[in-house]
Amino acid sequence: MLIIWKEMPAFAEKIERCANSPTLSPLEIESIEMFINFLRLLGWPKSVGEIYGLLFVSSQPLAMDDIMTRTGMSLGAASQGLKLLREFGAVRTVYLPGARKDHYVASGELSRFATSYIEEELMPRMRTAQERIKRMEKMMADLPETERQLPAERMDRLKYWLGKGQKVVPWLVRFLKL
Amino acid sequence: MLIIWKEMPAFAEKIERCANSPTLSPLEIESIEMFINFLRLLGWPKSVGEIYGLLFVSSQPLAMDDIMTRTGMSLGAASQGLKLLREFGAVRTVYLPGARKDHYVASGELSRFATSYIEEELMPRMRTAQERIKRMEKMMADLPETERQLPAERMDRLKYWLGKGQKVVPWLVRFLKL
DNA sequence: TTCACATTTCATTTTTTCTTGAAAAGATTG
DNA sequence: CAATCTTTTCAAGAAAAAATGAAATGTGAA
Repeated sequence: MLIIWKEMPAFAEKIERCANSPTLSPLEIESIEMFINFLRLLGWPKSVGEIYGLLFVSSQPLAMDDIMTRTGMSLGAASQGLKLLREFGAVRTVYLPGARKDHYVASGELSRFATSYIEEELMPRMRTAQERIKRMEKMMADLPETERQLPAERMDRLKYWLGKGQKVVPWLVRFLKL
Repeated sequence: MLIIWKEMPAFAEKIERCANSPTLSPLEIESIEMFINFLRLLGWPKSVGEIYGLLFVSSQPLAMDDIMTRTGMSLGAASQGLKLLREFGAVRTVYLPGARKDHYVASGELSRFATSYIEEELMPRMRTAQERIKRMEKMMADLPETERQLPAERMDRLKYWLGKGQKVVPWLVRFLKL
């Protein structure tokens, strides 16, 4: 019995794309899975992990086209993923004489993933938090003693902790960049 | 003109819940927003940030009921969020003579968020990655020299970097726990 | 033990995020 | 500069994640 359900078209598409693409080697699959897992930590979509994982174990530079065919992802996903990876310096284009398409290689500098996460996600939030804390302390000043004490203690701990974080982060970044 | 669209019921529900709940003070809103932003970094849902943010600036222990009413979140979200926060040690129940409901306070130990993230998300992935790398190196041994060299170099960098990460992480955790 | 209240669970709904692919924009060649 | 190939963009669709609330389970008082 053939079951047809409303998601069929998309599913069939995917099957088709995979079917007429060369299969991925076990090595490539291992690499892709590894980077999908790692990059998920940074909140990056699966497709980005797929691209980087494939490039990571590739001995040749790959064109967007190759990436699409091998992984079975769509044009848009490949384009956007490569753009993102390029922006983060995790991937770069290489000059290939006579080639019209852009060709990509994985940059070996893995620290970029960590440092860009720290600098672009963690640090800004810490700064925002510090501004919030200032505002909150002003508001808390108006509260009666009984309502103020406990939250104020927690606030002090948070301030202490944030300060510590801001001190350790630059050190951490330097360490990772070594 | 009254516009009715299919999402109306859920929206109306929310409006209603908010309408018959005491409004949040600016202080509470500031706290909630701060923790929503922080906890998003750890991949935690908004509702968890709401709960912790509210408890953080509360001078009294709050019951699940209070949390639902004040934030306008559902029973299920409150229950699940509290369970999660309890498991991570970010929140604890206090004994309140004569009270039947559980009452919660925010633990001041903010480092728990960071350390649990490191220990439960980052570390396991690093370990998995190291196992993968071992398997990948075996597979790569079979490749011809030309196909092996570049990926092997990247692999070495990854190993180096992972090793560094695993060295710095325990140190970092100790520092944060201080 | 029963009853009333409190909490958890989980199938369903809602929201958010990611992916798709057609169309637009940008390049390159002859 | 027309024709063709490549890449980007973005509206729409699919998938994943989170929230909801009713039912099940747990808990304590009488």
